[in-house]
Amino acid sequence: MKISTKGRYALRLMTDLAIHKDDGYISIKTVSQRQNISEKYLEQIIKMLSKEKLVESIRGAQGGYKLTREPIDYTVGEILRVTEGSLAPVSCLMTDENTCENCMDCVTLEIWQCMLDAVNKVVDSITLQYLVDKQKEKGNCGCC
Amino acid sequence: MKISTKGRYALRLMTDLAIHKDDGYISIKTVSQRQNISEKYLEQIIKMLSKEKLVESIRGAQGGYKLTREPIDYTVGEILRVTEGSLAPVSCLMTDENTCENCMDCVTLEIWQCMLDAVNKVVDSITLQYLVDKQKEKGNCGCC
DNA sequence: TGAATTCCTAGTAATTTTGTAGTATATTAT
DNA sequence: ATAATATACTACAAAATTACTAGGAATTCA
Repeated sequence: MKISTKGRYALRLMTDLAIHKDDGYISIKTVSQRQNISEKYLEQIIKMLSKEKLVESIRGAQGGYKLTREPIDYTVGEILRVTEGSLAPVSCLMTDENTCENCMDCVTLEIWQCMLDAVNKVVDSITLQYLVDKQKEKGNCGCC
Repeated sequence: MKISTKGRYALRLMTDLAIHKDDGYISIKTVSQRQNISEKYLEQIIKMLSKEKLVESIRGAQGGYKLTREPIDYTVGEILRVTEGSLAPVSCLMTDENTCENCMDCVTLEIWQCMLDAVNKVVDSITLQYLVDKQKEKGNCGCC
């Protein structure tokens, strides 16, 4: 039942971009150094965010990434879902999977659905702006 | 963010024992056949449940396992936590892990804590008896 | 005594996670 | 033009975890 590094790094990456949102386009190298996360791995993560238009990019020298919206307009939920895939505890609840036909009538599916709803409710209620604000008071340990 | 087969099988195993709770001690072989789950794997799963006194066992011929309490007195939460380990989305929230000292002051830890609380709330509100009742109407597809 | 069963430890195959490596393409500054 | 700096993309690889499998010792009942 774990959130992987992809989701956790994505949150740090987006928070970093949000905090420095007035610095223009920011390179992966810069974020990598500030956050102490592998450059190449970050590249893969931001590619997902870019594909879903959560960030925009410019190539070449002086290029980089920046947010497409204001930090208040992102939720932690959407960032996690883009990078982690669905937060569903079983694959039968993932829209793109081929669910078995009996599933819909299955006892436990109900539980997993409630669980998914509860998790989504939590992460969809927290904005990126909130992370930015808290980050400034509290910091981030880098391990969770 | 997935529940593993261990947790899912444990739920089916416990539900099976609950449904047949008046049949005396039930062997793993029997459950294995009824649920179509590997005998040896089930053995490992029930060992965890046994160690935590969720079931009791008798060895030898005619031996087997049975519940130690009434189905209404188990929650899905405790069954999952015994077999899956903590349902925490990051290891920093697991009591037995050595959390980094900065963690407690970390922005995201707050999110993971809310997520854990929400998940626990869901699974702790569902009893094994509920699964038994629903099972009788609905069935179980075996894949989730 | 023998069959059935739990108990225990170890090993192994498959899958997923967590990266690395290399190259092509685009942009800017000199 | 060219060199330096970036993203974009694909493929591969190491590490960790999950999902079993194998075998045998200990126990109990008939």
